[in-house]
Amino acid sequence: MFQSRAPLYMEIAKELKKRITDGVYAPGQQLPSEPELAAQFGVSRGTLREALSVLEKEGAIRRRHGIGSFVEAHYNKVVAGMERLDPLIDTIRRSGYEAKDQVLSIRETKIDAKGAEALEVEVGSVGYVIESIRLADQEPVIYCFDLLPGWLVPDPALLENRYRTDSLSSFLKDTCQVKPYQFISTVSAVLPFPKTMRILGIDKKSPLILIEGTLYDENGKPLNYGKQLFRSDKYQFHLVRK
Amino acid sequence: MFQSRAPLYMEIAKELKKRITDGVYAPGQQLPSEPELAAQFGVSRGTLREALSVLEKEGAIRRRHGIGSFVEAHYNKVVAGMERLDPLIDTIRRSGYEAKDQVLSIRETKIDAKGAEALEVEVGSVGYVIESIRLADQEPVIYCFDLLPGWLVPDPALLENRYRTDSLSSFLKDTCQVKPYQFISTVSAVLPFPKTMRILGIDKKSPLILIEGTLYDENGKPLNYGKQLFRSDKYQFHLVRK
DNA sequence: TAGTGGTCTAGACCACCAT
DNA sequence: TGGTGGTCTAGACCACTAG
Repeated sequence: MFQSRAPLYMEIAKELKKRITDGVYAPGQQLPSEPELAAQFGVSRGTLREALSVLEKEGAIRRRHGIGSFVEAHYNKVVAGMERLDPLIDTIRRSGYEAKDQVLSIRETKIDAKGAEALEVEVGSVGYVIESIRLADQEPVIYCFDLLPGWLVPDPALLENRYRTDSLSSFLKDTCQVKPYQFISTVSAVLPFPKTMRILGIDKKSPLILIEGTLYDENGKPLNYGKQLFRSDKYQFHLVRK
Repeated sequence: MFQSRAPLYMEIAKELKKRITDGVYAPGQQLPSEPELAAQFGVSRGTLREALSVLEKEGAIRRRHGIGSFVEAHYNKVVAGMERLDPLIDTIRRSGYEAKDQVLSIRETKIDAKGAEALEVEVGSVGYVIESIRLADQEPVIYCFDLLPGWLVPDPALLENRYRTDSLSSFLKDTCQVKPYQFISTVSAVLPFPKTMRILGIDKKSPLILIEGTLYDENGKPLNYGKQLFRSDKYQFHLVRK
């Protein structure tokens, strides 16, 4: 009957975040002191500090030694943090667009040298290629190329059946029983190939952001080699450098 | 006579990092348990955990509940993290190039609407523009445009005298007595203007990464509106998405 | 079940900053 | 000086994972 309770400090962080978004603590305003807040929530100062650390990490507050903790002046300015491994479709939605996935093709392939190095498998071994696009308000904004190693997919038929309805993320988690952990990638600017021009509906003078890299699980095992091309005129990345 | 000692947990983090880079703890290997390490360093488990948090935040280790802490398999793969607000010249050096700054021009200006909004000053008020490039092995790879609000610069003469030898970062800290804290920006891909083509020595078909945004101090006050154009063929950004 | 990391406490003292 | 956040302790119990 009882829900397994989240850690105390997370509950407190949640409540504090609520107060910030509700305007109880306004941008730039100083929060009550740590002992004060700890008393309010009836926890030790250590626990309260863990909650504040969560908010600080998320950029909601700024702590200043000897002075106090303050609500960040620019909290919420960033909608799609570049460093977050969120499903792309969610980042589009957060930007206020109607978002849709569309799978272009799913096919078996022999993995080439580049893919083999990234996925740490034999050249020529079996892999699966998924090409897809993401639409924002009916308009294509992202082109995705994903290469999965053969060992990861229990049954190729599942690709057709499941992938068209699920996201790659949930496909990996639910069907392949692996946990995506981090995507190590490089970022560059490129001009579109004719195929990409056609797919994204752009001309040859529209540069794209290319994010190319490998997705690893918690143990450092490669799960996916992916390329993502973003229309720079339609999809804005936000980045906070500290 | 005594050096002001760094916090204990930082010293411990430093030592543990050394062990990792020295190969005492190899990539993928499990670290000793927390109680074990705490005993080794003669500190409480809480303090030892703070040290591990530092390593985890830096991507050096990964902690796994109920199992142990492990050295990240891909630590050190990333040389120039996109989310870091380091002097650009340092990131070039870390990539193994000979790096150099070169100031193209410093001039007074009347701040236009876009700059005024970013810097939160009056349109038409006094500002200073600095144009510069960064060279990697003699070759220009980054073009920088920086706009400083007039109130920030105590004496315009200092700009000429100091800026040509210092970095923007140290100029702001030492001469302007402010502390840069975060750079909130957008990332996009663009084709070069004729002027940029000339400066960076590229043709009109070479797309560039544009990072454009505002630098804020700890209190959320705008210090600088900047544009940075990166040659995508010469300068690779690395990005870890989690 | 044994061992790991995760959470939490109650208290102490230090370092920083405004006044 | 007084109040703030930063560091540190010694101990307790919980939650997760392997064998």
